[in-house]
Amino acid sequence: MANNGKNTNSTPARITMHQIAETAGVSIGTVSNVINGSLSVREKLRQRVLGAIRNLGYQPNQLSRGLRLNRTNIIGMIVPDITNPFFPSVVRGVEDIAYENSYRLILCNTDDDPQKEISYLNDLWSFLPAGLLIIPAVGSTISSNSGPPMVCLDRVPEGWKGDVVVVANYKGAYEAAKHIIRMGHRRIAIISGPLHLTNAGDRLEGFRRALRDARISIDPEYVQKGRFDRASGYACTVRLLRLVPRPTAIFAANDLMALGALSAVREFKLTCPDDISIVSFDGLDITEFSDLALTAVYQPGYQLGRTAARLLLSRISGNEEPARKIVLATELKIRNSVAALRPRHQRGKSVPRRQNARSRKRHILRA
Amino acid sequence: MANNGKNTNSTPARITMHQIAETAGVSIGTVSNVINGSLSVREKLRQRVLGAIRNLGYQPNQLSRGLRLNRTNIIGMIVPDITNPFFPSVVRGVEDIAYENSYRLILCNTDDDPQKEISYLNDLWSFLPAGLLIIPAVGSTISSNSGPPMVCLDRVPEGWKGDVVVVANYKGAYEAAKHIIRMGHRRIAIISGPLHLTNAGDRLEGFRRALRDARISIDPEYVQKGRFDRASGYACTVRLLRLVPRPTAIFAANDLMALGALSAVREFKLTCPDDISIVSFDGLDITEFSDLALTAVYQPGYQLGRTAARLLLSRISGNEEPARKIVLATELKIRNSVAALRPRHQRGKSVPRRQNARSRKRHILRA
DNA sequence: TTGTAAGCGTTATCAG
DNA sequence: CTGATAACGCTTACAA
Repeated sequence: MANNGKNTNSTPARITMHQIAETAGVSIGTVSNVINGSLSVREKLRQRVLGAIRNLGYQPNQLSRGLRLNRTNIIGMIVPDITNPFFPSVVRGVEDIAYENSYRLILCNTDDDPQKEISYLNDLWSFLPAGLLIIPAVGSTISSNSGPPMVCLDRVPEGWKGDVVVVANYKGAYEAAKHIIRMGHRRIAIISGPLHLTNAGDRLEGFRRALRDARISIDPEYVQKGRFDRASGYACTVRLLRLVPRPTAIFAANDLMALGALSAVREFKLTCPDDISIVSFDGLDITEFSDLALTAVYQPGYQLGRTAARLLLSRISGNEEPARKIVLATELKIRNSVAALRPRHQRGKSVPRRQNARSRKRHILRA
Repeated sequence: MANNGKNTNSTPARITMHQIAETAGVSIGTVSNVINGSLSVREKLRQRVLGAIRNLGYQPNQLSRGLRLNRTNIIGMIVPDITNPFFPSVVRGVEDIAYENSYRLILCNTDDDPQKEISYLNDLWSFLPAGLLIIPAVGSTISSNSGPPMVCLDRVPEGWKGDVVVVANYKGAYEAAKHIIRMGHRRIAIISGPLHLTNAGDRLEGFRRALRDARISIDPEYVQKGRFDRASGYACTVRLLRLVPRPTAIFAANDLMALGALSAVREFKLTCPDDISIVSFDGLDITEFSDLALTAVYQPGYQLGRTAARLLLSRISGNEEPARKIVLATELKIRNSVAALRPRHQRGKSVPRRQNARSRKRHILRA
């Protein structure tokens, strides 16, 4: 009765161990032993079983297997939004490692909604996953409780005690700011991410530190808080460009916000880097192919995924070490969104310069 | 023995229906009936059961459920490479629909390798998925056999008889070419995708047709075959730029190749759109924020995912109509990578013009 | 309306 | 070394 609609879709009788056992003329237990190598089996029988498996194209049912073992070969992965261009490479890194070790990935998007995160977490549990990989949502409240091993990536939820893999946000931002300073800028603004996110916080701190080390003070208005998306990058930049004096350089805490900043700059009829320099964080390869290639702190997303997946797998296979925090190095990639600035009193001194084709043209024009 | 390493990770005794039954003082069958509404249950008992479920935080085990029903709430999704920036929005569209209907997504990357595709297909089967959503690999040999419902997206494998959701590749390319022609170009080249891919083939055909309709002949050398990635876009463009006469406009069959084309153009010390116009296909939002926003045929990736997921769900719930082919409309988004071209004999006539800030500057300079 | 029990496909224990 | 069998957690037919 409740069955009527279902016959339609039921897979047409998959091959089971029983059929393998039957065609190989052995018992079902023996088949299992052959497959899992749990007990040794006489070579002759082994071959018969293997043959039957090949002939019938048998694939063990992962559900019954998982049910029995109380654990599947599924890795649950939770990301804020696969549509954010930084995450796909992370996911890909995870998937590659998972695949090599014959784990499969269930992917969930939380939209940075802690509610949705919890809900996903719960129903991932009901698949008895081997482990969980989580890029926490903005206000995430997860904790490592009991349950399958979990590793957090990219961001660290408040109060999180478990394993973590992140990039060197503080140091990366520090280098970025130092580069801007070295290029002669003094009026330097930052568009940070949401500060409840550890990575956003660390980037802001690294930035501040570099300015402090160079004895440059920061006008509080030069610190704008964005949300890691284009719209907020745009809005923050509009506010910055209206300031007097206007900053000569902006550090955007991710590429999406830098792209938004670029739109604002264009809308103000200014050009980057001639009128305003921009350095961003992420270094998505897509930002290097536009006419104006962004100078950026590159973070190795794919490696981030691989590393986290490896750590998780080691936990899955019983690694009981205390929780680790792995920090991946970033790299400042100098392209052409930063121009050298020569303050009046320094004219004539040699200062490193970087220009793109266009700014060169304009200088010729002025000459 | 084989157990020693496993206790480590076993989830600490999840709550089961038995415990719910026990604490609610009913039988296990009744609990099931409450949860699934399969049989009506006296209100008082119902409340007791619901209470117990809430209190203990019970989540039904999806494995045993799936095992029993011979079908899970998993949707398997196979994509060539989540790292290709067109796919994340498709995946996201799928995931949103799946989530709303309480299905979960297992994601697999084939790297356009038909081998890997088959292997994934097989082991997705062993999870008894409710359905499969597939963006076929380049040489895909899949067929709709028996098994759970399958829907193909974006590309149609050769000989595929099942459901399909694609965008209007032919028409989109036709419009793109028409736009280029309308802007006065006659020497128009195309960088196509791999032609075993239906979408690549259709785009090429649409392009050819537009030129034929305008009585413009195509130098065979103006037709370059890329692989939908940046590197091939770059290589094809290098070949095109060396041609004499050089094309004045290029239609790139996707954004990634257009980005590669842009690099090549820059390397030849040419500028787009002044020296060469470019139109591409995809319209990823990331291409509109660079200084040079790409004029492109926008394809609705997110909608593609949603539509395919909806179709799949309808199949899952028993829709037995003959296989459908759904074609989603594209939209030409005119930005500023195409300049109007005035052939000598037309100087003085009015021709629609589009320029970006830079080309305007250069004209001032010349004046 | 409710309880009981069979069975989904595995793995693992225990006899033989 | 091999075969029979219990158990994993759930749904559902059937009996009460």
